[in-house]
Amino acid sequence: MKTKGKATSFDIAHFAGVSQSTVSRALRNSPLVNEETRRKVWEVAKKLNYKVDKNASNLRTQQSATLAILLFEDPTGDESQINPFFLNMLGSITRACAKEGYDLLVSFQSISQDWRAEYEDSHRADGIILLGYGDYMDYQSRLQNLLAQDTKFVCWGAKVEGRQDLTVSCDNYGGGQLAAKHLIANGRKHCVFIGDASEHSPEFLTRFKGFKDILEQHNIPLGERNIANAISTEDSGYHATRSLLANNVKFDALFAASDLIAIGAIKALKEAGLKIPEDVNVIGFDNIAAANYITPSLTTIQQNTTLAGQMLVSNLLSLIRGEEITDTLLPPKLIIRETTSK
Amino acid sequence: MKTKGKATSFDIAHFAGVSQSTVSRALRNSPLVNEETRRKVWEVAKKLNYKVDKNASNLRTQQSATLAILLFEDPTGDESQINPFFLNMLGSITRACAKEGYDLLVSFQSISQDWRAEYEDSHRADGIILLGYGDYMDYQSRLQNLLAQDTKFVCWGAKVEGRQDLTVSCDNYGGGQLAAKHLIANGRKHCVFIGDASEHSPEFLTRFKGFKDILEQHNIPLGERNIANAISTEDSGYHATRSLLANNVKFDALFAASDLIAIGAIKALKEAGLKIPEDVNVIGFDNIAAANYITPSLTTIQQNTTLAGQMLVSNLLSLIRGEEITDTLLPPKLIIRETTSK
DNA sequence: CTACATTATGACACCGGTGTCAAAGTACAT
DNA sequence: ATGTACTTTGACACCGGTGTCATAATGTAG
Repeated sequence: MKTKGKATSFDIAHFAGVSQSTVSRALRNSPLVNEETRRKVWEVAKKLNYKVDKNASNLRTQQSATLAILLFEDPTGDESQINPFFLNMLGSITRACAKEGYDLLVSFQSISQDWRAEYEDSHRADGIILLGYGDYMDYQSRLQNLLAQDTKFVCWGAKVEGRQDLTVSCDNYGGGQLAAKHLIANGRKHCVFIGDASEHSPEFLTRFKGFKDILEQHNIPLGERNIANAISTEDSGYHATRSLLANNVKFDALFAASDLIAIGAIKALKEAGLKIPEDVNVIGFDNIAAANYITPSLTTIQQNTTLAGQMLVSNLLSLIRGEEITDTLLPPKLIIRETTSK
Repeated sequence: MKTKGKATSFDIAHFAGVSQSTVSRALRNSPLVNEETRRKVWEVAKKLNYKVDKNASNLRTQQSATLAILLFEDPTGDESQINPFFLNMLGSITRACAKEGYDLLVSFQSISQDWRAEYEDSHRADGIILLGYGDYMDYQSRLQNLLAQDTKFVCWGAKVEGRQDLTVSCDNYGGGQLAAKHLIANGRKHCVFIGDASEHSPEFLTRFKGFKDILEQHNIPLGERNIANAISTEDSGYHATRSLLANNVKFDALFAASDLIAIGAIKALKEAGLKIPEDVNVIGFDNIAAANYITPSLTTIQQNTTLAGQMLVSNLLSLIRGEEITDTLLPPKLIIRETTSK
């Protein structure tokens, strides 16, 4: 009993002595087929190592039990590593998909380049998850295309006014507030923010706003001089912090827009001979693994990536099923560690 | 100019006033079609937001420009996180695929459960990458299935005698040797190994063998009492180390089969009041990000995940093209940090 | 014994592309 | 005008399944 190349349902039909239609039904456990026939078919199928051809099946049924994720390269040109936060997200989305019985198609996109995969994948996947800090300016027109096609998709990240897409994100504003409240409770009076507080990084901007608003309620101003621009890398955080120090900006608390930035900042502060947390409190954002291992361990605002992955997947599936859904805002959580306490 | 649902090549044909065959040719820039016709077709296609249906196209051509990765859950039942080393591998494989113009289909598999995706994906992907510590015992029969189907696949991990599959792996034996040599150079006399040194974890076993062989060449025995079993988690490393200490095993050097184990070990050693590196040298394996951030920072044997990802992908592609290829052994690298030096 | 469900199966169109082949159209040489 | 070559196009089978419909086989009520 052999076939040239991979076995097809016709091969099974031949060896089982039934029609191809019956094979198809039997393998999907249709109630229409006789118990004995079913057993026979399964037996032959197993013997031939048969598996349905998903291409054929998807083509016919017009659905794929697959979700696609478009992962946008973060701004740094660094070839080696993906931002650990997104890597975690990728991991949790993978898990969430598996749990729902869906496969995941990963496409890696350079932000600048043409979205090769965008709706190109629209037939291979039932829906798309967009993940990455984006220069969201640029997204706009492309998202329009997706919407026009009525492709099902959800975005991770800050909600931007006027955009019609469905998002799942951390409550970045609330996270910024948490950070500010904690620092104020610690009696800190002079704060700095490190990160890109512009509309190019909606997440960072929102964190900044929450942070700033609480500080101002407590009469702690956050002026131009107290903000240092940085992208989400350790290096960038290091240099931003050094430039603050070089400019003689006085501060006893530092809020970094991400943990990577915070880690770079800690390095710069240590080098400058400053004691953490005594001289300077430091808070990051994300709660990546390294935050727990660094010395002193980093107080941070946790984004629950496990939950985020689950919500992205479940919202997308709801959308595909045609259910009404709304944006999801996940609660951030303050994780207190050594950079803000003894 | 509109279509109900997604546009097909027939829609284009209709609006462009040519046959569907010509549309298909024009869109793939076949030299057989007239320049003017081609332009016309492309124009209509763009206007209709048309994209080829990959299912149909793959079905016909029997190839997909897609690779699949089967990621096996690591032994721990921990729901939350994927082992950071594998997450890195996933990241680098994603990047490598993108570079080669391939998409990546990620399937998450629980080792115990039926490989749902196994060769089921064989039609959706041109080849498969198997990634995970496996209970390789169990693999055996399944790999046979893959081989029988002449599915193209490569495995990450230790080569096991008698297995016919193609592997890419780190030179675990050499890595174990590096660790031993370094400890000996540091004047250490009493070593312990933490990890599963059985054929259930071929990688760990190989690391152990390299380690042990060098030690024995220098007349440093490594007996039963100096080995503590552990799976690759921080927790497991912590408890294994505590049990060594509880058993009054004397040692001045500790080689952990993975960084996660090493991190757990460091915690246990610190708690016991031991000084690192003075009282005990510690070496891990993998060089995950945390190794650099922990205090004292962890000396480790680096596995080059970037290169590993590239090799897995390029070997698989070679295999698909029918080229002769052999197993690949990647050189490990000793990264010296504070746990073995001042 | 006829009438009418009920169950199990096969024949066949279809999903949306790709590849092959025949044929129409044009060019140029004889 | 005839023959040969080349370019461009359309018709059609095909990839491997799924869904619909017709039909055969069996049961069973009247």
